[in-house]
Amino acid sequence: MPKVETFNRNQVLQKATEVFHKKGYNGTSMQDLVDATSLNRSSIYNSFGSKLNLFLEVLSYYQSFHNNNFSQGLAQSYNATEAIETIFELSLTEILNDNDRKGCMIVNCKSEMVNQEPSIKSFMEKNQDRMIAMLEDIVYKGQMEKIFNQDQTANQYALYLFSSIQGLRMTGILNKNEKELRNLINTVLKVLH
Amino acid sequence: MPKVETFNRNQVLQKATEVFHKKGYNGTSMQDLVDATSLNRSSIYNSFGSKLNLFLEVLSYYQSFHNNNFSQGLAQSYNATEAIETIFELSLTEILNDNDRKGCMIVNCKSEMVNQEPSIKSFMEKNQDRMIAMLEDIVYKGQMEKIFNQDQTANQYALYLFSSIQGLRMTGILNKNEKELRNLINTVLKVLH
DNA sequence: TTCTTATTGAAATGAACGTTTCAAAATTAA
DNA sequence: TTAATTTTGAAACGTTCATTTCAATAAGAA
Repeated sequence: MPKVETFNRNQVLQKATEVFHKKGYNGTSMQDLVDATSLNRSSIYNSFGSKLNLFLEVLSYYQSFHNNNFSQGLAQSYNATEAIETIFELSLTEILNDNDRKGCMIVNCKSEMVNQEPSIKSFMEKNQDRMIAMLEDIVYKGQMEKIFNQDQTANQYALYLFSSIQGLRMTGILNKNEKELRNLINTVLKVLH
Repeated sequence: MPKVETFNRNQVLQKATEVFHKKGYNGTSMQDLVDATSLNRSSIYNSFGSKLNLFLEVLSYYQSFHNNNFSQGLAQSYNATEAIETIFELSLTEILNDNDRKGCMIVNCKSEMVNQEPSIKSFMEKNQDRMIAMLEDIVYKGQMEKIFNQDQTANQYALYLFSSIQGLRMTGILNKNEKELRNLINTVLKVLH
């Protein structure tokens, strides 16, 4: 019967992601989003409800983009060491390509909104659970393969790695020296062996 | 001759710090600051010039508060191990006392504003230099005392520790389990020995 | 064609934004 | 007391904010 949604939703999310990533949630205005998406103001509200709701979709979009990268990288890893290195390598690549010094949108959003917006807090809790589960899985396999030591449980190492990734993303905002960053990553991973 | 500034500047900065810390720069309105400081709107502009300028003073105030804590803690340390532990212990204490899940204001501001505001970028560069110099100094002493290994230079370890602290502060926003965090810190420091 | 629904454009909403203005009140040194 | 200067209160500045409204247009299904 009806006319159907004509614009490409993913394309719009992509554009909105760029703006939110660059300016943060509070720094982004509805006008910024209208300009970036070339979508009508009313269409944005029709399709996404509100600025916050659009932002939540953007977060999920950004998250699933990273998850896909992880999955793809992990599928190509031969063992736990390579798997962990893949994770850090992806972060490093993003840092080195991020000429605007935007950092990781999820880390940024965590620091901006967790204490202000319950829906964001809940998103971040799930994101942490997911990340730690993934890391724990890799570490556990590495410990079974006797590649990683058992000084700590896989879960404890997972939290350590999760924290280290966040630190790396924060450090990478100002420091883009590849050699220094690679050395930093090596130091982080040394404790596992 | 004239009437003299009557309000306590540090007290005003303290109040302004609380608001900015809780809501971030973009999330804080001038009205919020008027309410928090009980200072007149015009007095704020008379005394601080602009919102951004007040924020820069707040950042310095917050930074020097932490520097004092560091200096005080370091003065009581007997060796490099204790010195480093003191630094991380201070972060841990802040995390556990931060019931609002605000995180570290400097980390938050770095993620919110470095790519938007040159004066903030410059502040953060100096902050990083200062932190790394302090950490490098401690590590170097530890290496001289043969307490820390020499697998990496003091400067390399300093960047690693700086990154780890930022990661810890980000992790501490959602995770307040003291046992887990202490374990995380131990894992971070293990590589030094 | 007709019905149904989506998109568009443009304007308007009222509230909040950071900042300015200015006269009145307060305070202190001369 | 007088002169100089800061603080205060309150209002106003023009702009931008997120959101709503609504009539006009477009398009696929019946």
